[in-house]
Amino acid sequence: MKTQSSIRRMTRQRRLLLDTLDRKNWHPTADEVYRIVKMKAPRVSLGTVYRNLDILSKEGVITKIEEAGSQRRYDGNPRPHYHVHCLKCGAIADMPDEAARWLNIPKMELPDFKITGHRLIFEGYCAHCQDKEEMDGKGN
Amino acid sequence: MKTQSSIRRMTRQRRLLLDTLDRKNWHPTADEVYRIVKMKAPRVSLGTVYRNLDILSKEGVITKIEEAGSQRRYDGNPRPHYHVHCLKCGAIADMPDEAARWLNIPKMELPDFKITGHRLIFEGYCAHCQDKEEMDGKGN
DNA sequence: GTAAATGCAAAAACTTTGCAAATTC
DNA sequence: GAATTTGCAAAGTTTTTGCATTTAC
Repeated sequence: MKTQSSIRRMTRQRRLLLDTLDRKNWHPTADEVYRIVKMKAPRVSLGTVYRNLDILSKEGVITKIEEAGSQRRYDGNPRPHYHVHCLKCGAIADMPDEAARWLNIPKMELPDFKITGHRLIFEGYCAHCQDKEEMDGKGN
Repeated sequence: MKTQSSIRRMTRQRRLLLDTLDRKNWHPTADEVYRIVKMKAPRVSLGTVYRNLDILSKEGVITKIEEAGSQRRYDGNPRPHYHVHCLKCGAIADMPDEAARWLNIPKMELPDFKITGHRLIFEGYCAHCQDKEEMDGKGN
């Protein structure tokens, strides 16, 4: 069902980009990926990074995360899983499978909408931002 | 717990903006709100619309929807509810309470993350885009 | 009268794209 | 060798911001 046609050539840049994303619980923005790939391929361009992130997520090799606020993030893990999202700094983390496996979201039916899946995002504050809260007195 | 300090004055623009959002199952982008407010207040600026959407959502009077892909949407209904999201056109619709009320997402605990809530988005295709699919042969 | 809010315009932030040159298979 | 991919730079989109002026209370 999934077109596997776009990945034709494993360029150095593509390889580095995939390596970058191949890390647990890591959900970088395009710019973060760019900066890391750049260390080994200094002349890489942001455009190339965006193009590859787009191609790879269309292929289903990686996942594009749209729920993180204004800036898009990417996830090297294409298999369905849930995320937690820090409301203060925007960070995304994986919800451990063990914690969420038993969640059983039922199949929903709607008259005018064909539902094909769902996303569940837990919100709150990461360790780092919790600490800051204590000093700030609840900044917004 | 919620600072109620920013809404100091009910300006004409603010009133019109709130009226615009006061409609069921309507999740406009800032630009859509702008165009509508503009009909009655032709000199309103997009900046004002953005500023008000921001203030009002911080007040908890409306909701900022971050899950709709690249463009942010807003919801006049501040009470927690679930959304459905069209993968083709980006539209957002409300999941009817009756359909989702019995969903019982348990309280989650994580070691390094303080979870305060969750968002659940059902994905699929709206009536309009389902029709288009049939003609297109599964566009992307 | 005064603080808050607006309009305008410029800038910031993020993402996409055209095209000639380079690279992969 | 041919088609894909890249780098570069320019442009597109969405959102934010500074500041003088206007407005609500």
